[in-house]
Amino acid sequence: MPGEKDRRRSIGARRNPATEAAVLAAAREVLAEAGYAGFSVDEVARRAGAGKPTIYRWWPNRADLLAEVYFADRAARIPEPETGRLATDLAALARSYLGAWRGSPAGAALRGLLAEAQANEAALVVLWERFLPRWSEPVRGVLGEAARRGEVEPGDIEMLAELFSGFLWLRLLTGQTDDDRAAIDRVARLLASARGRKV
Amino acid sequence: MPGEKDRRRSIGARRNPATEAAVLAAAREVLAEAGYAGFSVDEVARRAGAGKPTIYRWWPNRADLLAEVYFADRAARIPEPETGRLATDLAALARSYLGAWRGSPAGAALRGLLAEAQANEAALVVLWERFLPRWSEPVRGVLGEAARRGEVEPGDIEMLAELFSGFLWLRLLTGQTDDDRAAIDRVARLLASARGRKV
DNA sequence: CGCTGATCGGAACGCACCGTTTCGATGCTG
DNA sequence: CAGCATCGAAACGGTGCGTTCCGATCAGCG
Repeated sequence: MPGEKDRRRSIGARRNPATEAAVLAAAREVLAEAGYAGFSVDEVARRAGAGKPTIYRWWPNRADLLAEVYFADRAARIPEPETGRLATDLAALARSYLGAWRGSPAGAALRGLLAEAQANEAALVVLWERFLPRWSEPVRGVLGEAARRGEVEPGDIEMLAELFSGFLWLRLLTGQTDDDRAAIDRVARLLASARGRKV
Repeated sequence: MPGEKDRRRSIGARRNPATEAAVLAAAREVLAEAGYAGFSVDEVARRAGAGKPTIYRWWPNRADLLAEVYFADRAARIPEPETGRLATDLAALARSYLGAWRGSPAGAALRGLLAEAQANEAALVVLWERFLPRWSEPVRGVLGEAARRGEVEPGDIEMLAELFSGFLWLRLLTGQTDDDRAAIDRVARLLASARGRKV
């Protein structure tokens, strides 16, 4: 009876792209419906109609999978604002991040990735090597532009990026991803006016 | 043979303070030796010579236990610096927090508390109601003093506290609790010079 | 004085998940 | 055509969660 739903199987001695897509889609679904609390490899495998060994073959850590889900999400691709003023750029950037976290599984994925990194050494490595550099690109981009305009001391870029990232993460981790424009604008102005040179 | 180690038991219809102390001490030990990765209620119960139901009776969540361990730690009681200059106060405060996290189980406890809050609704409530207000007291104290001296706009206190906390937490969560004086000083000067008033 | 009732440690429960192993079937690749 | 990496399924041992039962303990109350 060939009317039955086709089961995905091996396509030979190479990775099956359909399986890869199904796993990522399933992971995304689980995060969207149940958040990180409902995220488990078993559940993802069930939904994807995939075997657990298949998942572990390609994503050795849960953190690996979470990081890939994060960036696979279109909403998580943050546009780099260019208004010519640091305060407004930072505010727009913050609203983009928080909005993406609110409206897509990316927020749950990052919450999970950070949680994972607190108990799992390998997850911390993923966070450092795979996630952080790519994630913070827009932040460093905006600050770099501001430095070229002279709005920011080049030596301040790194710590400003850390302060900005810390603010966003704190909001995410404490469940405050709402669009709090007053707070965001104030933080953006604070950072744009800050100077770290020794006096 | 009364030479055997006395087993703790019920002392009647009231909480046994010896049990409470033994559980907190055991939790502290586990965190110190194995970090949050090795932290489990079963293990704490084993070490404390206590029953799991006893632990769950008094600490309904793992988060409850972690929060209490955090504050029970002497090292986690951060002195409030008073040098009369915001930048130096913030720097001293940051070094106190990071030093406490580095040298005591408090850091592991907070990492666990934050991780827990990402998957557990009840833990998020503990974080908000039990942990955050008490934890951020020194931060708000230093900023409040600075406001009274006129170094800080009162309307900026809240967001400066969030930026400062976010920075510390980011460092903790990414495993950077080392005493990076250059970075800490620069962050302190950045925050002390920031102004959020609308222009 | 004796009863009530909350507490204690211990043991075991059902459930869920982790990460791994084994299996037979599949179909490129050389 | 034969070798071999891949696939899904099933099951494994181990661990932890949060709960339930048990018998023993003893302060507080009538």
